[in-house]
Amino acid sequence: MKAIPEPSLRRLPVYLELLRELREQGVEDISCTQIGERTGQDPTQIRKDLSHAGAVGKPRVGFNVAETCEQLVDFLGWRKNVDAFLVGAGAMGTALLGHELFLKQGLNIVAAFDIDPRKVGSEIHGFEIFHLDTMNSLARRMNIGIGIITTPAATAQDVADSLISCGIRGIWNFTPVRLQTPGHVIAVNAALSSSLGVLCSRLAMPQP
Amino acid sequence: MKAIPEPSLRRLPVYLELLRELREQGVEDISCTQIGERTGQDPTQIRKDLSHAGAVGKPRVGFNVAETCEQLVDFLGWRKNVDAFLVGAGAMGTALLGHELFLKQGLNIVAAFDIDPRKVGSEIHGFEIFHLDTMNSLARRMNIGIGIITTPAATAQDVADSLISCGIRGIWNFTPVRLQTPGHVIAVNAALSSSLGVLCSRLAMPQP
DNA sequence: TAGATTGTTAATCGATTAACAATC
DNA sequence: TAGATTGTTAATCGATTAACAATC
Repeated sequence: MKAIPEPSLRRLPVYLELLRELREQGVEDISCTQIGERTGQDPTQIRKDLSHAGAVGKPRVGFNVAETCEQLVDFLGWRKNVDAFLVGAGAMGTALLGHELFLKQGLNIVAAFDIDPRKVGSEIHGFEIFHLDTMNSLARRMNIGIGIITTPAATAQDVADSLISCGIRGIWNFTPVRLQTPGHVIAVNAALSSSLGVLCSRLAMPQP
Repeated sequence: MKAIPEPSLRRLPVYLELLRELREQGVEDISCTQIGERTGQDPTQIRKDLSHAGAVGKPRVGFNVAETCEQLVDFLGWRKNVDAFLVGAGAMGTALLGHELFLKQGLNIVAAFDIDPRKVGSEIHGFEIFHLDTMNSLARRMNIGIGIITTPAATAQDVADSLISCGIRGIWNFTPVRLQTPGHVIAVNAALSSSLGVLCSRLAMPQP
């Protein structure tokens, strides 16, 4: 089986969001054409994306909404929530701690860290903020899969190194830095500045 | 001149971040090979990306750091900050209000809105939260270019419609919904769930 | 000058789109 | 059955990579 192309992978959460909504509305089946109307994607592409993810439809009927949801949740690795540490309790870190939506997206933040003495010991959205120095010993008793970096860019690589020594296997990086990681650790950038760049540069372009 | 490919456009903010850092360190020139070492991109691709953005280098010397920064800032439309309204003062909205980094990225949030009576009238990171109903009349006296949507997914389209009637030209959408907009309004998704999906599904894959 | 690096043209690779047979 | 929709194979399109001449 060929690996799924990354653009394809990035579209799956969009389909899943729609399908979950339809499921709540009690819709049983949906065709790719209809998904396309609601997500702005080409129906053929949707069919290919879903097929990459292992979803199967029925000719003349379409895709079963509930089944396809389950299949996408599995494929995205969102079935069992992965425990995560968050480092950097600034504005962005605070937001993520309060973003209960991640529970639907495979992520379970279990602890947050900072080095600012004004933050350490305080509580944000129900999470106590620990000092970064205590991270390693805390990690020992847990099974932490993902590290989330919401520190200033300058310290991102150091934080990544600490997280890796804690045994995490994936990093979700909110800084614009490209992190150096060993081969077994996967780093993905949230790339907020990239999407903001796309928006601003399009606005700055002479209107077509 | 051919339009810049979107993947290329998304990489520019990454280069800019690095170049700004180098400029602070007093570095005068840098070659694409060196940029590649620091960002993980192929040097040839960097050369092409920079050329798309209108940056020019000198053979045997490389690209002037300061000049290239300025060129990228211009190309990305980050020279003059665009005034923005933010709708939805939940966890994510609160984060963005506190994320002073956007001032370096062309964005100037001028007001924030919500409908929750517990939030309206309060102050978050120095921004007073207004009721959504007052948005239209406030917009009249201002020149708002961008609307940021950090509401629950279910209300995203309604909010988008309101923002459009305020005369904004671009939407930065933090919900997983695909927004319907008229042709002259550009909508870009921050797509947090997409990057989280990429990370989780890679973690779930059998290790290569 | 010699040599490193750019800028650009051509070749490759991969993703998207189109076409169509299979099937419920 | 007839017809809508899937699944898949082939064709197209566009982005990435390689090759190399231009140039400081």
